[in-house]
Amino acid sequence: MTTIRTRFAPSPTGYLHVGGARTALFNWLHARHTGGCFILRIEDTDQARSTDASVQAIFEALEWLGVDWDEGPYYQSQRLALYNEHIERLVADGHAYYCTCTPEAIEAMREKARATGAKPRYDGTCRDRGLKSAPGAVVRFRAPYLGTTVVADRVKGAIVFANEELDDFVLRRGDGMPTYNFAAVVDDVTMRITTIIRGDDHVMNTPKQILLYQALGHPLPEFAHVPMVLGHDRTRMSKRHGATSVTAYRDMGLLPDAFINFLARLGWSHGDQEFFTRADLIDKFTLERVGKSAGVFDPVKLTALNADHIQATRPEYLAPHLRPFLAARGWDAADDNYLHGVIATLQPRSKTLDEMAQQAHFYYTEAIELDEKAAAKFLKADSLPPLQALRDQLGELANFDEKALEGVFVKLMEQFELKLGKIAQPVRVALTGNTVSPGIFEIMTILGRDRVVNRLGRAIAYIMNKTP
RNA sequence: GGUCCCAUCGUCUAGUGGUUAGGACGUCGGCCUCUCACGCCGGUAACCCGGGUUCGAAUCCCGGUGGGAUCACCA
Repeated sequence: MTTIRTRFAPSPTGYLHVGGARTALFNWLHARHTGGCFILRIEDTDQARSTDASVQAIFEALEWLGVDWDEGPYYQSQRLALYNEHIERLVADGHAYYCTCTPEAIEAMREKARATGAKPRYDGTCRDRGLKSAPGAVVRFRAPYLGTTVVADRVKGAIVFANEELDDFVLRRGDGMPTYNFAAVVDDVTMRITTIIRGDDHVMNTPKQILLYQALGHPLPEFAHVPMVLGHDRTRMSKRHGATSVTAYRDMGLLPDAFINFLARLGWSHGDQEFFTRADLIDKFTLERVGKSAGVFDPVKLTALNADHIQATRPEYLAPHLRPFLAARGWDAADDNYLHGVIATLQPRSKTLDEMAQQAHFYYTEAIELDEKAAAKFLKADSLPPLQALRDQLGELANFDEKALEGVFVKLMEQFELKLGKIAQPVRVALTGNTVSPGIFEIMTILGRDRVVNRLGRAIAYIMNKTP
């Protein structure tokens, strides 16, 4: 049994977008699931559009996703000699030929064809001229006029193409660079790729590539064309649909595992299961379960899934992911124990890490900013006695833990004949500056006695100051 | 326009001839409760249309319609 070899072959002409990430993920999952090999290849034959910054951006995004490769990265720009060898073979075998038609001439014949309602294709002017290599000459493939080429797709089934739809496409440009279809085939052949998993938008290229495999005398790999990722209006995702770059989601506070889970579930399913850990995905992913129809990228569902992952992840694993968001706000989260406590209280109420950091403000800011409405409603004269009593009793507490705190509050409730809510809200405002927060006993134990007493004192002063 | 692909709640999907068409997100109620969440309970909402095949079609076939992809010396 031959081992599975898959590859992700992005062109470095921008950041890694959501669709590309999913293609990478499916290739990676298929390799990991089968114990195969995942290869990264950079398709940088377009001199004008490829940039090193894009290459770095792709690495960065893949690293964040945790999609690691076993071989590569290979760069097509460094494999020119290899392509040229294959070109020469093809020309020698009669499968390809030199062509000196100018781009203008090609455009003219296309124009003419369109005018008469015919297919805009190369008319074969140089096909049988037996031209030799010349500066600026391109190399074209001698495509068959007759017959059909069928793609046996792992997800779409058999797709039949009439060869007359194809024309003598260019294999090597005038500047000596190979074109995509040619370079991809040579690479997939030499890298011994067994399974080509890629976006739906490549199906039309597949018959051309199959013809090349045949001309080169190589057996075909398996093809699996996965459906596209659409924007909310069901068209191909683009900037106007919101964030499309993978790193944008990292910066929004998504967990890589949640993002991967979401991407996988978009177009792939395993019964009714929605939540998958990374190991789950590797264990359960199969090409057979990939759907045929395109799916809309729904950021709301992504966020909901992220919330699930945040809840399911232990604080110590969340901490490193959260730290950058805390740091961005200028907060020092060096104390691990403290941070883990903070995270535990925020986990059930944060959909993203950014949200979590935002909600952590009172844990890391001593100068609490009182919300005007909250203060007006709860820091009033009538809440002064319980607050004072609470502050005094906290000082005498032997163990500053949730259980003891609860006891203090129960006593306070009896003493002042108040429901817990009547006492808790003023305390909450005193401690956090707002009316919304995790439970007050949790908050108090994490904050610790000193900070709590301090903030209580400030709230008391605030009330006394306001009401003469 | 040619070629190719696709079609189940608003969205992601389960479903492979017989189901009250299931789950999730969203949304709407309710419960829980120290606030907000979480959680729990319940409601809402779908088989694109038309023909066949069959005792019986969301499921199979054909035709429409709709959407998408692609038609380069880009990848």
